Amino acid sequence: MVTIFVKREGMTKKKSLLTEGCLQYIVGVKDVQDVMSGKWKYRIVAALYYTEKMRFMELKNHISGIAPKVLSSELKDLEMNHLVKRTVCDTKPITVEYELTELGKSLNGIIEAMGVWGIKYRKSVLKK
Amino acid sequence: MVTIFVKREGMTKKKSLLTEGCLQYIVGVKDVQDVMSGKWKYRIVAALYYTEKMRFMELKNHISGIAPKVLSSELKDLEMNHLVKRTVCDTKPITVEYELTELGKSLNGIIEAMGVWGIKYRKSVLKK
DNA sequence: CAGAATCCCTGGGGATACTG
DNA sequence: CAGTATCCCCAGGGATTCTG
Repeated sequence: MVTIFVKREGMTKKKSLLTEGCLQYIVGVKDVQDVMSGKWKYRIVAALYYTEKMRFMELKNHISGIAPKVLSSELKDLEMNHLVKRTVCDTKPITVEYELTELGKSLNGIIEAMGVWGIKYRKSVLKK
Repeated sequence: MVTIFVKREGMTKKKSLLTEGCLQYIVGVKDVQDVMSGKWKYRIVAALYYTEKMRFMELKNHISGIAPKVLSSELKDLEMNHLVKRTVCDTKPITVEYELTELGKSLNGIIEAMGVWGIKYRKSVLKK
C-alpha cells in the first residue's frame, strides 16, 4: 500500500493507494465483469465450452429459463467482444451456429477457478 | 443440505444447497456469482486482501465512487456469507474494522484468474 | 428457425441528509 | 466515525407476439 498526493479543489491531499499489482488486477477484474456482465453470460460460455458449437435454439433449450430476446442480446455482446463467433449457415430455413473463439475458450481458467471455489465454499459452509 | 444467502427478487432469501454429481462445477460458478453479486464486491474483497484490515471510512475512501449506503449493504452481504469479519472496537468514538476471513482470502484465486485474463484481454483486443 | 418488436416492471444503485 | 433513512431513476430482464 502506497500513499500519493493529489491536488484537488485547490489543496493537496494525501491519498492512500493500493499497490501497483493490486490495481492492475482490479482493472482486469473490472474488464471481466464488464465483458461477462448480466445474468447469463457465464452459463452461455460454459455451455458453448462443453459442446463446441450450438445453434440458437439448442442454446436456448440448453440454458433453461432464458428468453430469446435476452439470449440474442447476450450473444451480441459476447460477439462484439470477440468471445463468440457467429456463423450463418445457408440452409433451407437459415441456421446459425455459435461457438467460442480462442479468446472465449481462454475464459475457461476463470470459470474453473470459480467452479472449484464454489465447490469448496459449499463444503466449508456445510461444516457450520 | 445447507443454506447461503442470496439477493434475489428484491429480498435476501435463503438458498438451499444440495450436493450433486457432475454439474457441480457450473453450480459452483453460480454460487460465486450469487455471493459476489453487484458492482462492488470484487473491489471490496481485493482492497481488503491487500491491506489486511480497514475501517469503514478507509474502505470507503479506497473504493472511489461508492456511496456509504451501498458499501454498508455490500459489507453486510459479505459478512452474512462468511467472507468478511466485522469487529467493533470499543474506542472513544466507536470504530469498526473489516477484514477477510480465511474463506474470503481464498477468493484470491478467482480474483487473480480474472485479473490475469483481463490484462491479456486488453492486449489481445488492442491488436485489432 | 432465428431473432426483432413491444410492453412492463423491479431492484440495484446514486445522491443527499440525518443520527447515536 | 459508522452507518441509516429517503428519494429517485433507469437499464437489465421477463413475457409475449410478430416476421423474413
